[in-house]
Amino acid sequence: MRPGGVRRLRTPATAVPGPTVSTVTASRRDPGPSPRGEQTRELIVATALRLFRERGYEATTMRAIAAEAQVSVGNAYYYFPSKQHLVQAYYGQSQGAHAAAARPCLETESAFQARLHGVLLARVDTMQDEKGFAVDFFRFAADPQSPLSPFSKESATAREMSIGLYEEVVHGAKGLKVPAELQESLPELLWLYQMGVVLFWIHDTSPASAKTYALVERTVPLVGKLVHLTRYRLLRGVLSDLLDLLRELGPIQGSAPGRLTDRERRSARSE
Amino acid sequence: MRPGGVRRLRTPATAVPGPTVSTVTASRRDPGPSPRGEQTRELIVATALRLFRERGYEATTMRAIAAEAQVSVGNAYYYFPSKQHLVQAYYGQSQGAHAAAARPCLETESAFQARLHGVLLARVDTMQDEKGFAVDFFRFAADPQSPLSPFSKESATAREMSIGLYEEVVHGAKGLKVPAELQESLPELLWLYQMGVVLFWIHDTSPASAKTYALVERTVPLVGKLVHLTRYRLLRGVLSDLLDLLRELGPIQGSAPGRLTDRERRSARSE
DNA sequence: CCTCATTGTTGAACGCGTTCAGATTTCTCT
DNA sequence: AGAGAAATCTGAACGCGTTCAACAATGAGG
Repeated sequence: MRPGGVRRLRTPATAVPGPTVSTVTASRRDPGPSPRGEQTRELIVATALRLFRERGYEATTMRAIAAEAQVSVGNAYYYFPSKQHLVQAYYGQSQGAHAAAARPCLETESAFQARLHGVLLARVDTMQDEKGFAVDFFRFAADPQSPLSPFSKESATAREMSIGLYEEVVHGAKGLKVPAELQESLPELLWLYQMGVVLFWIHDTSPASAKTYALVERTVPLVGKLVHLTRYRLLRGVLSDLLDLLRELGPIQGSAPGRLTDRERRSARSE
Repeated sequence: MRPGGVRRLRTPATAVPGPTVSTVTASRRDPGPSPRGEQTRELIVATALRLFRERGYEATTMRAIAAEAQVSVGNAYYYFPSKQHLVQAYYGQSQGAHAAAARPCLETESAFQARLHGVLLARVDTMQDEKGFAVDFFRFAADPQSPLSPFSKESATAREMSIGLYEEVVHGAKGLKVPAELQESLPELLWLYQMGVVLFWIHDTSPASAKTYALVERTVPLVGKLVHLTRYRLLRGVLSDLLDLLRELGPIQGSAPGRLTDRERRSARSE
């Protein structure tokens, strides 16, 4: 019966001054989050990610996260509608790590296949670095009902960044000649190919994910060949069929809601 | 403080007599389940499936299942290690429904593409009949950590029955000529193709799963063409690469355990 | 008829993710 | 400064899946 009670010092005397100058109402009424809330939000997400890494996803309870961050459980739920939403931050980190790991290859290699190989390998490597805990996360990604699905609205920016890498793969490839109609869709197709590899990876229980690496080594040349073959008549028919299909299907999700779960109905209001 | 207490009548006077004659210790010491336990087991699973259909998976609580079956919660857990395991019964049913729905096509059609189309369509149709509740189940199938994964040991028989359908598709197809090396693997490849369609379906939120049907209509001819093209030189290289890969990768799961979840560790003992 | 091991069954209890009514702090405007 | 609104924060409580120690029914062997 003493809600509130003693609080931790939010900004102790040693805190970084930064833009503390005046209540920065600067630009026209900023609809963005106040710096105070943002601070708590980041504290919570940082704590959560640390504990996830230390103990694994399931073994990390919301109570533990709250306690470690010196915050109440309810407060965590004020910023994140569910435990899964805390994982989205990991998504961003992982995406960034992939982009960084792919950078060297994109700046040195010029052949299409080598570029594809480097970028895809970077993806697997960065996931593999934290395997056993990253699986828990990409597992959610395979769940269509999860907000973490790569096709969901929430994942839009991460998805576009990821596809962007494959745009670089294609556009930076010297001597790559593909039919005009394919040119545009190729990055997205390659991204789908990556999704397939990731899907394989989360199912792959071989030591050190050896089979996933084998899959990459074997399929990259295969994809390379196929892309090369698209310049011949024989495959053109199949190719146009495939591209037509892609155009027709468009985004898989987003058309009709289907049956919503209780959770989705609840989350829907936070839009 | 009255465990046991009043029980329901297990076999009322009107019960089917059947082989009630003597305690049927018939054949040499039968290690199988006693008929008594089997009766309860089936009561529970039937009740569960009924409630799942009526209310959906998440809305059906273990307490409700137990209450409806006039059994204690603990008793349900005596027969099924988890709520998810109750779903495996649905798997069997669904698999049977698919096989039955595919039968007419397999007995009338003779062209490869028509047979493939019929069987695949039968799969989507039977799922679609209970969409919105079937998604919940096939969702688990996409989860590698779930015992319901189609690659898991528990799902082995269902998987083999499913692949069997595609063996029928191939072997019963008149005039189908494929390279010898492909002949053997084709059914499994087609099954993987079906898995892809199912994966698409659980993500598909378009009305009446229209996009999944479009996917089937568009990709079946495409697969047909590709299979046909394997007789030409141009694709032979790609084909052998693909088949080599399949052989090399073998079963995705089963090699090394990876990091087990608490639940898996618990379930492991029940083997 | 009486053990007694096996099988079946019970319901309270545990820990979890999540919710909620209300308290406190911060911001805004006068 | 002060009042009111908005943002932030609290922890008890809820319902869930699951576990567990204990108890009852069953049936084989004496």
